[in-house]
Amino acid sequence: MDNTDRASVGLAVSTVIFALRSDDRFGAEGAVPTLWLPLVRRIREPFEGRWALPGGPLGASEGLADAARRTLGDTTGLAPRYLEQLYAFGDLDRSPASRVVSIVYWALVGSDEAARATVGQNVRWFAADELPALAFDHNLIVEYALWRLRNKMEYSRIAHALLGETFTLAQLREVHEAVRGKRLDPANFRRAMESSDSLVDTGERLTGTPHRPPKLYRYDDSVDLADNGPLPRS
Amino acid sequence: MDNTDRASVGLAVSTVIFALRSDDRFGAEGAVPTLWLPLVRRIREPFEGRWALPGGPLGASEGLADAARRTLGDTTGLAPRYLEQLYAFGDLDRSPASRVVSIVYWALVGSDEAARATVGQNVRWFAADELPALAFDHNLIVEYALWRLRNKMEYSRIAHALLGETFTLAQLREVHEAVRGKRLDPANFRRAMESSDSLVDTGERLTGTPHRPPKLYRYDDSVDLADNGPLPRS
DNA sequence: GCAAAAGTGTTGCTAATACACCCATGC
DNA sequence: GCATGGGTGTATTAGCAACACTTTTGC
Repeated sequence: MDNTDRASVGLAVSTVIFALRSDDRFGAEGAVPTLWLPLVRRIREPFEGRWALPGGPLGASEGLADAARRTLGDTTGLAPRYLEQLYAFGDLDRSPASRVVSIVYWALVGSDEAARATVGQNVRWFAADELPALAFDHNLIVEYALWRLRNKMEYSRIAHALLGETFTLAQLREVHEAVRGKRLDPANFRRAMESSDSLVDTGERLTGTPHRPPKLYRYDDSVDLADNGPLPRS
Repeated sequence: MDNTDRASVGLAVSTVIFALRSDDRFGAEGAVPTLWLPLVRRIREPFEGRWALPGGPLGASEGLADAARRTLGDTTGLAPRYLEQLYAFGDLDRSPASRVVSIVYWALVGSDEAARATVGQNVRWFAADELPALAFDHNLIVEYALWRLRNKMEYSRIAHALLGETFTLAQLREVHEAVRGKRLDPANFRRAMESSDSLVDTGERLTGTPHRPPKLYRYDDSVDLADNGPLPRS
């Protein structure tokens, strides 16, 4: 437990970012949106060539959430709409040869932002339920992030972060259905959202649909705040 | 972000441990149990003389939860009944002069164990709602741990960890009342616990009371498991 | 018997669900 | 008009809180 010992533990920050994409894997007619996430191909050992979560070592003069945002921007070009700490992973055997503790964040990006993201040889989007074998313990990490997202979706109001600035109730419902994996009654969903007081009617409507034009809503971010307890917002 | 930069971030593990104690601050007749926690006096700068959470630097060859358990034993002599990661704190200004990231755990100890704990010049128990100004950001950390404990008490079954091996329903209810801060209906509390299937009737009863002897229960730890998602148990 | 807490039964309220039905638009 | 999803109303039900009531012990 002397200084030499202490300095030999590396500290990194990684992020699991989710976005919603209209899944066209099964051809045209479905077009049900599902959860996707961007991964980065490792260009050095260990696990060279494998896909991994975006991240990197923590800089000495940046906060933890700042490091998550920075590495996310560096590798994928994404700026998340929602960001929250997930867990610190520090098992002895999670990285061969070296000891690394990873503080992992999870994030949501809007559909507009996700479309803008960098995609290249070393960055690719994967369906969250069809991941290959990832580097380190990153499969477990994604699994845990998915569990937290699904949990939080039920009692919190974060679904809007996967959409654009304004959205219809049907779009918001689609997000819930995609994440929670089951159909929801439109009528009851509407009432649940209205009673939460977190939606603001923009006064506008989405036109061009082959049916009655739905209202467009905006999220009221002055309401919740008190969702992560006494912790200051990142 | 070179190696020099990276090595200058220290990594420590601390723990917030809660125990229930019969509060005799207000004289005899109340004897309502309340939450207490042990703190350690700092014997060097920074914050020399102030009270702080038990903890220490992470050893290169121990897991995070192991480090929490070890430092807890080293300083207070306590072995927790329940242990869970709370949060990683890494703000730039949380420690003057040096940069330290603390991975904080929170824990529960049984009433029997708490009575056995080391108490001395540099270790003392404090009522959770009457803390002095602590070292670093430890006041915030305790506040957050309290929030998590109160939250988890409502949907999880961890209350038994604050008691002994066997307990009566009244004792279990007292734990809930102490943590959640309000009286609970004995009849409804009984049904809620019975329907959770986590209690096992030991067949024995607590005798020596000035009234009908209550049944003694034991906790069935084969049930829950699936409370922290896909994470392996620490 | 009496006090006190253990333990049981019953009622009423609230909130989530299921589903019937009307509304407004594009074609 | 007709099809389609937007949006409203309402009956049913499950779970929970409140509280009356019976049981079993020590004194």
